[in-house]
Amino acid sequence: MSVRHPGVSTDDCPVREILDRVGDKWSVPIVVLLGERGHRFNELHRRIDGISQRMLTLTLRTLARDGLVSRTVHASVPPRVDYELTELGRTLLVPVRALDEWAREHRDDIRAARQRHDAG
Amino acid sequence: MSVRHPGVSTDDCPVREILDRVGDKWSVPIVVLLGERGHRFNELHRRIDGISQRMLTLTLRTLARDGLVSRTVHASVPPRVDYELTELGRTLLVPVRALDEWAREHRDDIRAARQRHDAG
DNA sequence: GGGGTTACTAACAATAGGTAACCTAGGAGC
DNA sequence: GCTCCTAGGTTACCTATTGTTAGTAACCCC
Repeated sequence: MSVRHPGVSTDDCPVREILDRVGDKWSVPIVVLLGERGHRFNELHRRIDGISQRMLTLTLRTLARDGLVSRTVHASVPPRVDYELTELGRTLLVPVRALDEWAREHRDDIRAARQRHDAG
Repeated sequence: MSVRHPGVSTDDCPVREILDRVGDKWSVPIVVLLGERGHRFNELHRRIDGISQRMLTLTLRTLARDGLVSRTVHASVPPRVDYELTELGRTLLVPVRALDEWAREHRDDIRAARQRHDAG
């Protein structure tokens, strides 16, 4: 814990705080789809390959808690719940898309590096 | 698995692939410090608050496998190992910094939203 | 009463991450 | 000659978190 070399603690590293929220398995796919347009629960469930109902519930709940997603219940029958990005959620879309673009550009580089590594 | 509504599967979502690598607890702090300059093993160990030797080893190993970090062993006594970002690793710094900037700008919004949520 | 919609819970499995002890090799102290 | 120190790990073991499957509830339409 040097003072001259200030280190990276969780407290003074906001990006870690964000990745703790958004770096989980499902937040980014949800945010990306909601960035496209609002979705209903089962609509998300159908479009996100492999997600379980439980994880969709939990992840939407966390995103709503953090003010990134809004949840609107319509008192209709059958019940209907719409999820959308909030203003804050839409701003998050910008760096997420930057990461997405990087990923698309460099996924082959990473795969190649991994193969070189595993072979050599 | 609708065909008309192409969903987000892990296969066609490169950003998920990246977050599976880099969304863990320690990769980003390491990449950020190495973006500053090259570091030796124990230098990283000292500057990253709370990381264990084991996790530092494991994370550096994965980053090296994916071609993001280079590892140079000097055959001296005591041994000396330098870690640096590769060219690929330096390009990753760009979107990571975008996320970092977002995090710094909006951490208060998220904290406020969470408090509102937990209170209400 | 069967089925679609939204959601919750319990029970369980897999993974991530932490702790602590040990290894290597040479040099210093004694 | 023996012990301890250092840098950079490895190994074994344990727990906490994450995620899965499956089952249930409630609601109302047909």
